[in-house]
Amino acid sequence: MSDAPTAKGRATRARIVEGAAQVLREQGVAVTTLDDIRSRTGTSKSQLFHYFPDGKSELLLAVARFEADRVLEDQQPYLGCLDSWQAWRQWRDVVVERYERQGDSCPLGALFLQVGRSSPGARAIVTELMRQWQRQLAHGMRALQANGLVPAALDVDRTAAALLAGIQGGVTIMMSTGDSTHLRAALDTGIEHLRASGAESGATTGAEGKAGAGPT
Amino acid sequence: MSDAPTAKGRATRARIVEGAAQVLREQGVAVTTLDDIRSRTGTSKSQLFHYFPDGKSELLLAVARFEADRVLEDQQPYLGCLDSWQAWRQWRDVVVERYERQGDSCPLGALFLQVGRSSPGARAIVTELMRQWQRQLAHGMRALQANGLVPAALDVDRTAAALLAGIQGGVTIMMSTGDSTHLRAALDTGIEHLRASGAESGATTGAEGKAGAGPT
DNA sequence: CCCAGTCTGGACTTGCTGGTCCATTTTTTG
DNA sequence: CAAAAAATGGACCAGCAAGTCCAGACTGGG
Repeated sequence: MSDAPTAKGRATRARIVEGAAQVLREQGVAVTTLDDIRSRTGTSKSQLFHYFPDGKSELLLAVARFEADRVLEDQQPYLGCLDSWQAWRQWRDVVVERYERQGDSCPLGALFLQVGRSSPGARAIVTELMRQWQRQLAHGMRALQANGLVPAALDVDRTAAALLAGIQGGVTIMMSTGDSTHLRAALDTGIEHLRASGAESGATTGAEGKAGAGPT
Repeated sequence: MSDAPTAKGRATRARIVEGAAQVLREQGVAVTTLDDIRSRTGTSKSQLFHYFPDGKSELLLAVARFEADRVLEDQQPYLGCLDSWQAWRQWRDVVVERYERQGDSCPLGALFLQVGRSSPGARAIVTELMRQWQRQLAHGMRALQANGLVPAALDVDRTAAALLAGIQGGVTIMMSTGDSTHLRAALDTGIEHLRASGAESGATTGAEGKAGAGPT
């Protein structure tokens, strides 16, 4: 991947990717040209093709990877330790805040649409991101189970999948409408479903409601 | 909008839109040219610009409208009368089936990405679609409330928003991964949440579980 | 200091695609 | 039937953006 022989080379390559990511966020993939990226990053055509021999598609793929990495990073450290209701709430806030700030640009989505299903690379990036994301959500739910805040009977994987879908859809809708209502609704309802599942099965403590609102 | 003076004209226009929709589904927006559409629909360049004076963007917008209309139509008649658990289940099946058949192409999403936030028209189409969709879901939930299957205390609008987000996200993820697990999870969890909400508030019958699986 | 490999600059080519234009045919209408 | 309006065919144009190429400038090791 980043087999740049020289430190300078590696730096330039990184500069290109970061700059390209910026431009793509601002203008959208469809209308961004190599010249836009070139001028933004202060590089020449030959450099672009030096570091990305396969041209634009390869560059876009690199940017996609870059963006995909950011997604989970931006949710840390909260996403990493969802073991209390408070932690879930904090994570929720971070997600909402992150995407509201991002506004109506969906770097990864757009990138994926552009590079398209044709490229196995793009698909792999997104698939991997989703898997990791869902895994961390599921992990958090299991932590709740371990703490007795959620009944062990809960189908963690399915619930995590649903929550992830809700987030994705919320972001999608926000991109279209500029309104984050759906994202919030998805997150809140998802977490609420977790809480309610305790009442539903009725097997566990029955005190999750209070315990959740309170301490770690 | 469709102010074509002649019947023949209207037919041609419709043929163009439908053909374009097909091509766009097959190849994706990014790589589809006017010539592709031209050859598919058996029309000439002048016709394209005769019926869509503003060129490609106007044509894409028309296709977006066309696709948006299909979305809700394809869910009928189920989406229209979600007044029993059985109806909800049938609707769920139709949605899953529809999107699984559609596979990894998301006409509207792609179209929207292409025409982009720049165009107020595109945004309006998507926004309107979402509103209608959510409205029908909310309407269905209220019907459940009226039948005493769901407590009146339920925040219908927020729950509908969350469910819609889940669907959108499920479709998005399916597009990327080719797997409909998330879509199913979102739908099932969403409906389950509706059911569980009865137990949660504990105010109503308490028999929804059985009643749901059963009649009507 | 020199040489090999790396990095950089930027002019140039090339293919394609959206869009224009006008001539011709078909349809409508009075 | 004739004239006007609509519909159609397809050649043509212009611009743009991806990709090529080669010359020249660094850099680091011997």
